[in-house]
Amino acid sequence: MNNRRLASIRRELLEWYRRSARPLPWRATTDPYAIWVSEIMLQQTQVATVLPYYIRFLERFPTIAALAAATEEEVLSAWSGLGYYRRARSLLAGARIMVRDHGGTVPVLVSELMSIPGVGRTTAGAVASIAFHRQEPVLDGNIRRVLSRLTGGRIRGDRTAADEAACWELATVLVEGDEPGNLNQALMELGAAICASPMPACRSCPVTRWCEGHASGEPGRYPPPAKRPATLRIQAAVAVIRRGEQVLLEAPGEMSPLRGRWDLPAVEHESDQDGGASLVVALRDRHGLEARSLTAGANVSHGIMNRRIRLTAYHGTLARGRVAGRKELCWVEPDRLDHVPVSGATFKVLQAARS
DNA sequence: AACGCGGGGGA
DNA sequence: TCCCCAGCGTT
Repeated sequence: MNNRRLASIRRELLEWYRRSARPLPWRATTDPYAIWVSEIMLQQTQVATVLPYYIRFLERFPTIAALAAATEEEVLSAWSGLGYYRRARSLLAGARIMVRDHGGTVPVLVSELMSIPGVGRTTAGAVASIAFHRQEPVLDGNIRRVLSRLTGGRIRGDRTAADEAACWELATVLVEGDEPGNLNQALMELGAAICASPMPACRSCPVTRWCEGHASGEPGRYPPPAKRPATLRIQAAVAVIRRGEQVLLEAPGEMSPLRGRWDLPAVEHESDQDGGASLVVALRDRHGLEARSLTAGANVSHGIMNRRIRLTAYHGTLARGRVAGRKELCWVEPDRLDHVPVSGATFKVLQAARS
């Protein structure tokens, strides 16, 4: 790509970004900590979803020191509902490393940033350019698509090693100039809002004049769709065991189809098996608990990655067995769920059971 | 209910 | 390079 074209693309992107950028809280801040948190939250997750979590998270953990001093339980419950929970654990571990090794600050260099858990090349480039105004490239799914279309498929965006190298190279050249942070944000925003997949809104795009994909008449052809594993269908039974206002939660082990920090006790079963009976056996084997008169209630469907879990709730009480003093079991009031990190599946079943 | 999406990390 | 992650939003 020649220099004149590159300069034009940079200029138009920056102008478009200034004109149309949404007033988002992480754009109004210069705090590298807040920018780091926002970039981790924005991994795999859209802006509208992140917004309330970001505000709440920074109120609860306003500084690196405050986050580093928190417990995993506190951080996970602040993350509850956002998904991909490894990110929350990485954030906590990262804050502690920053306190220990970086004087309680966010490191400036990409190489240092990449040694922080949960920060790869993409997030490191975003933090370095946005928080520290360094000329560092970013390559995420949005930018990959934009570059593939800009080059009319010369960059294929197919994620092969050679093509990824070409992507990074173009992203590196594009970010040259006085506003690397804004340029990277403009590229990401363009990919999310305009140069969308599969049908780009070329009429609203600031760089159609320099876009070979647009010139070809079929910008939607790039990049090729990623191949995904087939969806697995799983049938499971979940126990809603009550004691007064409280319900029983377990820390799910290998045998549970759910993988939250805390979840309703659950068991996967074949579709021709009785879910309630499977549940009784599982409660006995796992915890030595005897459930009484389980009756089937609401059905809930929950997707995790390529798995589709159909959950049937079974309501009952406990006939025998101790919960007090057991690390893997607890009683919780459903109204207090904002202090307990549970999976989306458990949250949905309890919502359904309420009505 | 099916489909589209996609960063980091470990094997 | 492949596979996994306490998934999510849109269609």
